[in-house]
Amino acid sequence: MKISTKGRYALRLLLDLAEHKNDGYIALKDIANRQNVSKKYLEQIIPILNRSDILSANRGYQGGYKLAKEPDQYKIGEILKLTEGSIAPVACLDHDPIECERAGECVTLPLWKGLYKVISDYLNSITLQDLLDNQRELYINNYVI
Amino acid sequence: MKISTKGRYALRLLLDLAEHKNDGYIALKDIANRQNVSKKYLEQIIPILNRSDILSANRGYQGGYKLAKEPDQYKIGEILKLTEGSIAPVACLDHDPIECERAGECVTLPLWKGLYKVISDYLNSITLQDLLDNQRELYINNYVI
DNA sequence: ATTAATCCCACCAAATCACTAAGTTTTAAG
DNA sequence: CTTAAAACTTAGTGATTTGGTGGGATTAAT
Repeated sequence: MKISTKGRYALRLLLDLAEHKNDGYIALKDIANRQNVSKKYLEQIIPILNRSDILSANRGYQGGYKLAKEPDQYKIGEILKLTEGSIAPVACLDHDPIECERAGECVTLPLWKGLYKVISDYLNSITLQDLLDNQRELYINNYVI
Repeated sequence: MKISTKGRYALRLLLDLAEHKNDGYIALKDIANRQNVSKKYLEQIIPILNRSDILSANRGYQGGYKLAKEPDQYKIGEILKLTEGSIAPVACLDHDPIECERAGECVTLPLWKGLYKVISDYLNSITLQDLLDNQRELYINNYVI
C-alpha cells in the first residue's frame, strides 16, 4: 500500500518545474541536482508524463522541460494515476466494469470501492499549486522568508 | 498502491469466522474451501492475527479458530495495519516522529499526511460487522433471501 | 563543428509477492 | 493407547516489481 518512487519523483519533478515556471526550459540535470535524485532515473519517468499534454520539451543545447499548463491545472490524482499506472487499492477496480466473477457476492468489494473513492476524491481535490501554497505558508511560519 | 493478498485474505478469513461465529471452532480447511484460497497460505497469515487478542485457537482434533470478540469490535484499519505492516502511503510516515531530515522543507509531506489521514479515518470507521450488514443488504436487494 | 541537452533501449541486482513443502506438536475420539 | 485431524513451525522458491544504471543516438543552439 505504498506510493512508489516513480510517482513521488514525478511529483517532485513537476513541483520543481512549477517553482521555476518563469525560467524557460529547465534541464533534467538541474532538477536532479536540486531534488537529489538520479538524472538517469528521471529520464525514465519523464516519457510517462510527456505522452499527455503535461509537459513541453525542448531537445538539444539549452533544452529542457517546462509545464504545459498553470500549476493549478494539475491534479495530484491525475499525475499519480499516470505514473503509478493506477491508484486503485485493489486490482479488481482497475477494470470498469469489474471483471471478477465473484463481484456480485464479494463482501469486501463495497469496502474497496469506498476506499478507492476517498483516495481519489482527496488526490483530485489537490493541485500542484496547492502544494506550492502550503509550502509558502510553511516558509512564513518558519520565518525562512 | 495496492493492498496485498495477505491483507485481503486476512479480511476474508475474519469475515468467514464472523459469519460462522456461532459454530464453535472453525478449521482452516473449511475457510480455505469456502473462500477458495490455499489453506497453506492461510496458515502463514494466521499467526500475524493470532499474536493479538483477535483470535482464539484450539489445536488438535476438532480444533480451529474463532473470533475473540464480536464482529463490531474489529476495525478494518487495525486488521490491515497488522497484516500489511502499515497502511501509510509513504514510508516516511511509518515512523513517529518522522525521521527524514528533509521533512521540514518537504513540499509533498502535507499531501502524504493528508492522504494517510483520509485512508486511516475511512478504514477505522468500518468494522467487520458493517461489511456483513452491507452483504445482507445486497442479498435482500438481489432477492437471494 | 561543438556542446549539451533530450530521447531510446537494454540490462541488472535486490526486494517483495504469493505461494508450496515437509515436517512437529497437540488434542479429541475411538 | 492408538489414531486421525487439526494447529503450528521453518524453510524454500519461482515470478514479478522496484529502483535503478549504461551506452549510445538524435537534436538544436552557439
